[in-house]
Amino acid sequence: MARAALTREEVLAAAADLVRRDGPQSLTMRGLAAELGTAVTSIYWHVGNRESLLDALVERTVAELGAIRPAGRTPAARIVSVAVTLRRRLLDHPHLVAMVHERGLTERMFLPARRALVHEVRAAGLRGTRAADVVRAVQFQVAGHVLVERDRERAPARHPVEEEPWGARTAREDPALARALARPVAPERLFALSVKALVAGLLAEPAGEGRGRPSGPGRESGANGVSRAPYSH
Amino acid sequence: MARAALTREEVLAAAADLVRRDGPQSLTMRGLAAELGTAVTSIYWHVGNRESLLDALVERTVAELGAIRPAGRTPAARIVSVAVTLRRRLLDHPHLVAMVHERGLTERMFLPARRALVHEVRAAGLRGTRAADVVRAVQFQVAGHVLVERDRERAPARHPVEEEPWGARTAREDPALARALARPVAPERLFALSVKALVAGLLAEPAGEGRGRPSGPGRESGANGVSRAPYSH
DNA sequence: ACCTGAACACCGTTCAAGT
DNA sequence: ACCTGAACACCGTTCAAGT
Repeated sequence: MARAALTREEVLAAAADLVRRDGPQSLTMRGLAAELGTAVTSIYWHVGNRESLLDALVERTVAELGAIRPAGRTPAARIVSVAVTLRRRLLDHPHLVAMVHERGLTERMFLPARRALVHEVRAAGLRGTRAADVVRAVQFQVAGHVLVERDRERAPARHPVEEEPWGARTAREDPALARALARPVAPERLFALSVKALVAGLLAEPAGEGRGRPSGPGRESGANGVSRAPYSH
Repeated sequence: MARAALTREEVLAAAADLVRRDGPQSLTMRGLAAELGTAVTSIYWHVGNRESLLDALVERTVAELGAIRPAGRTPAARIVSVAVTLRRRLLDHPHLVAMVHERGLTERMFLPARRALVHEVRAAGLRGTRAADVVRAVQFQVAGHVLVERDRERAPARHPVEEEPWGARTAREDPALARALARPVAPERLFALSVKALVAGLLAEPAGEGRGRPSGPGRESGANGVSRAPYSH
């Protein structure tokens, strides 16, 4: 009673289905075999092992994400839009984020946005190392935010951060601040706000950081490079 | 040949040792029992199950981290210093980061820095919602960066991001940029640069984002709020 | 070339039984 | 109150054997 010939594609598709439904941690070789109606060992012949099966899944899902097109008038706005869109796309595939993280493949998350970022950063007038820094800073920002968000929704209010020790004093001095910190985070708003600030800061600063000379206007004022004037105006 | 009475403390200490040595994923109940010279089932009596054992370990490790003291002259510099120090502390306990993430306890990572951040953000002149936004943006930035870094070092150059498709054109137009992107990331430098830019951007912008009026000087210039003048000078 | 069942070496957890 | 061994229901992977 042998079933129709099992293919690698079939295995990957079934695995993707299972992951989409219940997440990667629930994908077992035995369960997958049951789903496919084959012996567990057949799967090994087609995909090697669980590790490389998940690798293949990551690759396939990233490819499906597609490239990201910037929107907006200024380069800064367009960079922000790429970040916002990439975040949305990644959160639409929460299991991809988990898989990518568990398997040390964060780079893969960056892929859909990289080309657009490189283009926009150059459009903003940045070159060389400085341009690369901005590309990477934005990539890390998006990936980091998505990881933290994923992680938080995994544990919906486990410990409601009970009885903050600093709460009493802050509540007295700035009740609005205390109340705001007690409220749950609104991730979308926090991300938009953060990425705008980051991009504004990145485009404003020479970002020299010791090595090489700043490629910007080259002013030396400011305590330690933290508060400088915006770039190009 | 019963050993001396087993205590919960003893179990936690041995578990912490194992985690410190080989990471949380290598902590098995059976292995822990072997280390302690007891039956597996004894451990269950003291800590319930693996889940709550790891919970307790997280709590204990976070407590050991201790509070973070800001350094620097300006509020911005002090906020940056808190971020830099928290990152260092967390990276010194890589397994804590992994555990916290796997178990949806990211909030816990923020704890050592929260008090200092609240204080410094207020010293920078921010109040209410705006102050809370900055505190959280910095926390997310640190946690996100640490998660991404951890993830990357887990897979040391797995796929060297082979043959970037955008590579050819970028290499022609801006070889220095292409070279910079081909180089491995220097995480410490990237983090310092990012957090400085983020803080500069956050302190510069009213960060209104639709709800309520901006509490800053309230200028309305700039394309979409991305490039505004720095705060307070 | 592709599929199979049996077996190995693990897991976390429960439970009835001991003292 | 604390500890125990046996057992249950899982894992991923290997291997010799089939066609």
